Amino acid sequence: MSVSENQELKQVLREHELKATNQRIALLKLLDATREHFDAEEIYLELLKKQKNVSRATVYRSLEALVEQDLVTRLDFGDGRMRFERSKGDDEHHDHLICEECGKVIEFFNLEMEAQQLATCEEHDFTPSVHTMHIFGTCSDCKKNK
Amino acid sequence: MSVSENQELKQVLREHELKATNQRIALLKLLDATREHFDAEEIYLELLKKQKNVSRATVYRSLEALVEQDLVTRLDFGDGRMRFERSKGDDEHHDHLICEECGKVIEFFNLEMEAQQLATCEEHDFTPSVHTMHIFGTCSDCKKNK
DNA sequence: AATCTAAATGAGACTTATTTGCACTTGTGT
DNA sequence: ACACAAGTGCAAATAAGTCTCATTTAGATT
Repeated sequence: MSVSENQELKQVLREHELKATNQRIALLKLLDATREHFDAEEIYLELLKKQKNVSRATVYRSLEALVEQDLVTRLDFGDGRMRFERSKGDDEHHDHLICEECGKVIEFFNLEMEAQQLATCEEHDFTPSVHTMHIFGTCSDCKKNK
Repeated sequence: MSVSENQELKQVLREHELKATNQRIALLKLLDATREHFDAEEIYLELLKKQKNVSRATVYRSLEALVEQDLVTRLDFGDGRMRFERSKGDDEHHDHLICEECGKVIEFFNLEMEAQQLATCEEHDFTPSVHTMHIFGTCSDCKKNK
């Protein structure tokens, strides 16, 4: 099954005119497996751990290429480094609640909010590509522990 | 009038338990004057231009203190550096449309969107402090020039 | 007005995240 | 199997922001 997953990822990469290198396959596999919000360094270390040979430069360059092809999404939680997650389809789009105490990130989706965003764009004759909505604050767990 | 503006800013700083130094006054005055979204380096260079003696360290430290006191707001447009603007009252809160072609930033406010944000927070028992809503895309001017 | 002291500043070294130059390697079309 | 552009690794280079420490200053105190 891991073999066929590899084949699948190779296919995906080729469809996006990217060479299907071991490094890129491993990177995508990692993001697929965990669905977490990794930063570049974490991805680098994880791949090293899995005995994959990669360099930081390759991680950064691969992420750039994958983001460009919209296979990976870049997230900015405002703490000075970028995070990445495997891109979700439109139907899986979500925004983020970010706890300032514990750093936890809660994903949410609100249809009405999305509708208002489109309405706002139309008002300004603005054609949207992507958006980010981050709400910072305190999560319920952290409120309890006080 | 500039004199009384200085006095006013001194007053504001003192009310927030911050020493009213020339550097801080000049910084606030700059942000008040332009209402632009400066980054730290731009602020530093502007102040130098105006013959004010400042160091980068002071710009960063002052901004930190002013943000803490909510006199200045930190903006993150996801391009790897922070911007700052003079804080607006709750009634002046706004979000941003950011043009990926020309970098222009359009401010907007949408009451329904704000309401949905609060609703979402309640759903998750999450207490919000601040939020950022950034919509990236192409502005009307840039669409014309194509 | 002179004095005091904690807070603030300047200069530059340092850190962290990311990018780049370049020689070497590897997918992939032929 | 071959050729070559695309991709990679390494180390050096940037970029943004932070930190240290000696010096200065705002504002309280006499």
